[in-house]
Amino acid sequence: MENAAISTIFSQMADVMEILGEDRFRINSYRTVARVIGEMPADVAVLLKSGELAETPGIGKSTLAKIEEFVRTGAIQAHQELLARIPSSLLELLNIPSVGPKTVKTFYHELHIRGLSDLQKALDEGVVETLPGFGPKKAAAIRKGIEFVAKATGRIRLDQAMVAAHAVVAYLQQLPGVDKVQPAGSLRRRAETVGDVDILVCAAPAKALKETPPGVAANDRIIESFTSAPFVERVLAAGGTKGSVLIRTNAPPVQVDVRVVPSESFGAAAQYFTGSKAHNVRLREIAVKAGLKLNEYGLFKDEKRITGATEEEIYARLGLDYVNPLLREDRGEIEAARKHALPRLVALDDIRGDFHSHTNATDGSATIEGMAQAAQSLGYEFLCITDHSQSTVIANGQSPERLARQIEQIHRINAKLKGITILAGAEVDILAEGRLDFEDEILADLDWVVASIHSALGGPRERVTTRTLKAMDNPYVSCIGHPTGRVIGHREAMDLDMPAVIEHAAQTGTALEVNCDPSRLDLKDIHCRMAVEAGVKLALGTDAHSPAGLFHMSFGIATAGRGWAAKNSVLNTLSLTKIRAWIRSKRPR
DNA sequence: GCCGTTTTCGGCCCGACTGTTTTCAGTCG
Repeated sequence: MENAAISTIFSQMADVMEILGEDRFRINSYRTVARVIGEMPADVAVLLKSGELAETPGIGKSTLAKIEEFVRTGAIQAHQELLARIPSSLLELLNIPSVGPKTVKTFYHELHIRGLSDLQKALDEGVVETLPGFGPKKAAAIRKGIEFVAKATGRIRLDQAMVAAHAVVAYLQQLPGVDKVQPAGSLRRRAETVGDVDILVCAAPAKALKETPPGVAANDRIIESFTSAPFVERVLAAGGTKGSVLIRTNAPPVQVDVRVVPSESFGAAAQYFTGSKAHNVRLREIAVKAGLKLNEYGLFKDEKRITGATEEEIYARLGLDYVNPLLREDRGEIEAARKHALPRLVALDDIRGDFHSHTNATDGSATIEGMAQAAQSLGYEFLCITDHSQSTVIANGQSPERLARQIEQIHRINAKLKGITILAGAEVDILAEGRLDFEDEILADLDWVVASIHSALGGPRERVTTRTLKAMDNPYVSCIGHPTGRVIGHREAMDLDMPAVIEHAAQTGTALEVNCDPSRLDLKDIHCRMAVEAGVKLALGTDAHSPAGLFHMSFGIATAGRGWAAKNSVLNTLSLTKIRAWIRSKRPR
C-alpha cells in the first residue's frame, strides 16, 4: 500500500514550503492532496491506472504527474529537491505546540538551528528569547511544548476521549449560567482517534446586562470555572469565550477545549466546531459564492445574521440537506446533500442483535445465560455466541468435542429463553494457506461462523489476502471477523488487498465484520464505505468478552455510519428469520 | 497547485488567544 507513503510525501512538501514561506494557496493544495490520498480505500497505483485518480477532486495535472513518477520510480524529484533546501531534521520542530513554520524559519536563519537538540541548546543558553519578536514567555512556552511532545502519544482512542469528555460535560452542566453542553470536534464525528476534545457551552441569556454583548459576563465565569476545575492539570489558554486545558487522566494527558457561545449562535458554533476542517472550508466557500459569510456566530448577509441557532437552518440556507456529523469529512457528502442523495444512516435503534461474543468457555468472563440476559436487556432479539476454535490456544479455544457440547447447551438454554434467541456460532481460525480450524461437518452444525485470522498477520500481501479469500470460499463461513487485524495504536493492519477482499465477499455472499471494539473498529470507515458500495453486507459484532462489552455496539454503528451504511447494508437490522435465510443462501442445499 | 451556473486567469475560509508589541504577527483549530 503506497497511499500512506505518497500522502506523507505531499504533507512533507507542504511543511517544507511553509518553512520556506512559499505561496500559501499552493501549500494548501498539497495538504489537500495529502489528505485525499491518505483517505483513499484502494491503492493509488490502481486508481491511477483506471483513470479514477484523475477524476478525484483536489488532484490536478501536476499532482497526477508526481504520483505517476512515484509509482514508476519510487520517489518524487520535486520532493527530493525541497528536502535538499533545508535540513530534514528541521521538520520535527513543527510538532512542538506554539512552534509554527515562521518560528522554525527564524530559528534556522537567525540561530542556525537544525533540529530538536540544537533548539534545546539555544533555549538552555537563553538566546531564543533575545530574537526579535520573541521574549521570555514565548521561550517558556516552547520549553513546555518540547516536554509535551516527549510525553504525548499523539491521538487517543475514541472511547478514551469519550470518558474524558463525559467527565468534563458533567462538570460543565452543573455550573450556573450554563444552558446547554455539546461535545463537538472529531469526537462528535466519532472518528476512530481524537486529537483533543472540543466541548461547546451555550450560556444562559444574561438578563440584567443590556449594555454588554449577550452572555459575555457569564462567559468569563464559565471559562474561569472550567480552567480551575479539579481535573485540570495545566491551563493552556483562557480568554473570554475560550478555554483550553490539559486534564488529568490515567493515560496520556488529554487536551480539552471549551467554547462558550450565546444561544442565537449555538447551531453555527456546533457546526463550526464539529468540523471537519475540510468540510467547513467547503461550506464557507458555498456561503461566499452566495454572497454570505459563515463563521461560528452564524450565517451573515453583510452585517446581518440570517441564521445561526440550529445547524439544520444553516445547511438549509446554503441549499443543502442536513449532514449527519458522521459524514462531515468532505468525502462527497456536500455534493450528495445538494442533490438530496445522502443515505439515511443505520442507527442503534435498528440493531436487533450482535454477531460476535465470547463466554467463559474460552476467554470470556460470563456464562451463556449471563451474556443472553445482558443482550436481552439491550432489547436484542438474538445473540451469537462465537467462542474461539482449538488453534487459539492462548484463548482456551474449543475442540470439536467441546464445541459440540456447547451447541447442545445452547439448544437447551434456547428452549427456556423467552424473547431472545442464542445463535450457536464459532470464531474459527483461518490457518496458514486459508484452511479453517474446523472441518465442514462441524461448521455445518453451527448457526453462524465468523472466520478470523489470528496468526502471521505480518505476512506479505498476497499471502494474507489469499488466506482471506479462501476462507470466504467455504460455504459455512458467513462472515470474516476483524478483517485487517489491526489494533489501534498497537498493531498495524494486515497488508490486505481490500478491493479484492470486498469483490470476493460480494461474489461469495460473505459478510464482512465491523468489529465494534473501540480498539479495533475493523473494518474501518473508508473500507465500510467501499463494502457498502459493492453491495457487501456488514455484520456488526462487539467481540464482547463480558456483558459490558456488548455496549460497544454504538462504536460499530458510528463506524458503519461513517462508511455511509444505511440500514439495508447491515445484517443486524434484519429479523432472525431473514438472517437465517441469508445464511442458508450460501450453504449447500 | 486547483478550479470554473460570474472565471482557462485570478481568485482561493474565518476568528480567538498569546506574546511582544504600541498595532500586529504567529499559532491554532
